[in-house]
Amino acid sequence: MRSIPKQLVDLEISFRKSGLKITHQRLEIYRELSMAIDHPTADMLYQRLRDKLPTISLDTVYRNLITLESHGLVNKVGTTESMARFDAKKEKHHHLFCRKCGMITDFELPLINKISLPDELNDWGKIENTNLTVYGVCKNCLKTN
Amino acid sequence: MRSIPKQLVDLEISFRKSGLKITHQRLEIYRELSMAIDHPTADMLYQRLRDKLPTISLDTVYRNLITLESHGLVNKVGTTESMARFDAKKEKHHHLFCRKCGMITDFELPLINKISLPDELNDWGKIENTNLTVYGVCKNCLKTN
DNA sequence: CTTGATGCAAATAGTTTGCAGGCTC
DNA sequence: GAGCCTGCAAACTATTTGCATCAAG
Repeated sequence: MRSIPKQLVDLEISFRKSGLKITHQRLEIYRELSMAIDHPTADMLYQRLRDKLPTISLDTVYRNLITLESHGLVNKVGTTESMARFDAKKEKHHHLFCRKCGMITDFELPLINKISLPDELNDWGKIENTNLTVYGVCKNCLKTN
Repeated sequence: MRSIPKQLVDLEISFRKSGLKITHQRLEIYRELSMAIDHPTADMLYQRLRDKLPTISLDTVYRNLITLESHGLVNKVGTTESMARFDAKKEKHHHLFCRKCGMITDFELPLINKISLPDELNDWGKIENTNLTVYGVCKNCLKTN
């Protein structure tokens, strides 16, 4: 268990600032997530919460994750996309991802292999590939917005 | 259009080596993907292929993408996961992703901000965040396999 | 001819939504 | 008391699968 982060203490304040009501479910969802170290899925959180909140529903978990994410209190790990996307390139490359239009642009960064990864990674297992994803808003979306 | 990569020429050989039959659909799916620069989804590829192959079905596209991916001829961009995963950490961090068990482990890498990104990225738009994802197989999966 | 590949349709799985009642402020 | 929030059930959407047929080796 990761120690409870400071922001959990201030959570009610954050919720209020964002105009979010402080419901039992919402607090517990956040508490459970902030103590987890394994990047749970919505369903995993749901299962864990049923002890404390036997009547909570899976869609409440989903709705709260979306709400909390839009207020910057929670992160979605991995891709922002719901659909899988592919490429046929064999060369190593990295991605620029526009969070508005979803456009993915490639770029090369040979230097990435020169970065020395933390020692702890050597203990983790076999490393096969390293990908840098840069998130932001592309020029076109900056213009039209 | 990206120029046709050399491996397309050798594709039939690669297919044979992998024990894959060389079907009209499979070749066209790969050809279409290798010439695309926009990381299409399965459905986007399907739409594009209907000109040449009016009878092709969406599930054939899906099946071939999976097959080609498992033979290392195609990459899935973004996450390997079908399910969204979350965390409540506010600090920037990076991920170790085990392609066998799906476990995600965090690590810190403050140096990442010191990396000078290619100049072309300055023209791309507004950069907000940078995430390094390291793919591989975790120690536990190496053992049990 | 043998086996894997295809196309169709139906099934899944994760996620989202409509609605009526409940709880926070 | 007003409006956001919840739980239930049903809808959606991307993806996968069963099955009979077809084509590559």
